Amino acid sequence: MQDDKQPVQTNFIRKIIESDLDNNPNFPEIITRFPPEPNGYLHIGHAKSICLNFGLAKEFGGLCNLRFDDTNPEKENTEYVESIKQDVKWLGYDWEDRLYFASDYFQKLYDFAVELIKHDKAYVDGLSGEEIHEYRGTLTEPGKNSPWRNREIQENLDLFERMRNGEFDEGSYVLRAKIDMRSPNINMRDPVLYRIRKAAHHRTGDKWKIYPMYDYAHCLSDALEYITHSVCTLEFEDHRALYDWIIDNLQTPSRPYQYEFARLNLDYTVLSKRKLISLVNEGFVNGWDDPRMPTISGFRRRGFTSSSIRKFCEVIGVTKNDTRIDPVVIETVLRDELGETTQRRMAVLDPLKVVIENYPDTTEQLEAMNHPQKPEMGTRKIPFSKTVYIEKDDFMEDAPKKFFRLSPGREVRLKYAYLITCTDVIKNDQGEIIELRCNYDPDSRGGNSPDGRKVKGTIHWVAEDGAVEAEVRLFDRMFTSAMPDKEEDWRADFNDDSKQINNTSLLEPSLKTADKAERFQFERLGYFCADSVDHSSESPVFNRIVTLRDTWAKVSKAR
RNA sequence: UGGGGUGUAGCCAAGUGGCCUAAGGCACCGGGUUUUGAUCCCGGCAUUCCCAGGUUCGAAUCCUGGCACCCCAGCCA
Repeated sequence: MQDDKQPVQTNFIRKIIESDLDNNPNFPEIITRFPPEPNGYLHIGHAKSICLNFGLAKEFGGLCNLRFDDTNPEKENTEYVESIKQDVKWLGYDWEDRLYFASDYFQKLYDFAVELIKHDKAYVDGLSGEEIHEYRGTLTEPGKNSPWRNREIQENLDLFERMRNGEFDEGSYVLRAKIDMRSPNINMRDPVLYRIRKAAHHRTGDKWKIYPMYDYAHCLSDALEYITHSVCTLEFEDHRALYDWIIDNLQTPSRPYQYEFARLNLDYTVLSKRKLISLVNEGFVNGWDDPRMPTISGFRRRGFTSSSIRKFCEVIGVTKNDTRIDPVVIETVLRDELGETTQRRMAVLDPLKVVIENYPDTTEQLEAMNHPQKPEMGTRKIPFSKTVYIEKDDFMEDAPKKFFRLSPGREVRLKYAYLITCTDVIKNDQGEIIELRCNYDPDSRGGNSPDGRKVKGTIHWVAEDGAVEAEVRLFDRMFTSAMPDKEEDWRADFNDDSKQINNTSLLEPSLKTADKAERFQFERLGYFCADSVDHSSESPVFNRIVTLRDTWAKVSKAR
């Protein structure tokens, strides 16, 4: 990574690490981990965690592992594993040879459980799921002990082994920690450690009939990997007591500690895996990488850079506050970067024919800068001819004085070409404007005003000669309300106009050779990216990543 | 009503008893430059830190008491 050298804002986790290091000269190498469950695609919320964990490790000269928390075979599969690896890599992070799976630890975890049983810290319960729920008590009432809580150690050992051997049906037995059924923290009321599942696991197949629960597997996996700082989201705060209990009651190779930060909430979208899955399965979007999706693969397909996502994660900060971020924040970060790095091109999305009556029947080549502030990015030739196309929006028959684009009798600059004045408006039988007639000033080649006269408007255009027809996909926010997930029927707020396919676009000839995933700024329109899947030079397909900031649109809407 | 958290501008967020009559970013509002109504530049934007008391020469920072919001009762993670 060559970017990310902006001054970093500190956060409380960074400070905890600094103080750990300051207070203990023998503090081990900092090791963090990113621990997704492979049960879906990664989204922008995961990016925050990835940047935090890998970023912290890098900053303190330590390591960050990629660990799949694959303890629930029914929800997980290798497609998800592969997509997650691809996404983390794309974000610019490297776990080197430290790719781990909780399922790699199943035997060790089993041995630890036997230890707990031997120390009378765990027991096999025969209560049904429903009974366990009843015995647990409520938020305000204590639970009560299971009748099996005082089973003999030897019997527990025997039963647990037989659970593993597949002798019992799912749901008939569980292994529970023996802690305190009256604890005000519900997680400490004899939590289930192991359950019987006869499903095939994506990595261990049908070898195991019992699977560890998250709370049990996670802390021990951390300890086995010598994780120093186990960073997770706020909803696990209540689980920390259990995390510590398990580690403290076993002889583990290391002593990790858990810290929690607030997860990301983005307005106008949803970030829960369940909802994202249903958007895909119910056909609201065209898959996990639909450019409207807040998934990493969606952002990538849309044309976002990984550095903009990293920068975004830095900018929003890490705290314990419940926050919602407006999507304009990530768009601003992206624009800042693309404005610097991207070459300019001309394209007309909604063309209006313009015939320049006093221009000869020839085609000439004009020179255009690839970046207005960076001459070192070079120039290119664009053809100009008697017939050109401009944006329909750039013409108004009865224009207010603040409208300084084209209108009858007014003069504008065709960028890099000539000054033109509209002389006539041609309409069809329905009264729609279908063509404009203009005159040009032959002395204004390149767009310069020969006598220094003020020309307020400069518009983009594409000449008929050499124009490339393209499909351009325009995207908008996926939901019409900022917090769709607050409503019970969140699907009702899905933005049906979130995707528009435009087949009328005309591009300047140089865009014919654009590569898949190549990004440009289309002058005055925004940043666009050749679609990484559907684009080809025979049938170009561009996605609009984000518009330019548009003060005029804001002003005209306000009136 | 039990437990765990959080409250600094429209949105994020520094700040941990005196260089704070509270950084920075986004948004917003002016003004300038401009062959993108873009970019860039300049200026504005919390006498106040959830509220109320208290301690102190001095409080966003300490104490007490409220209030609001978030999370937890899966054999999910």
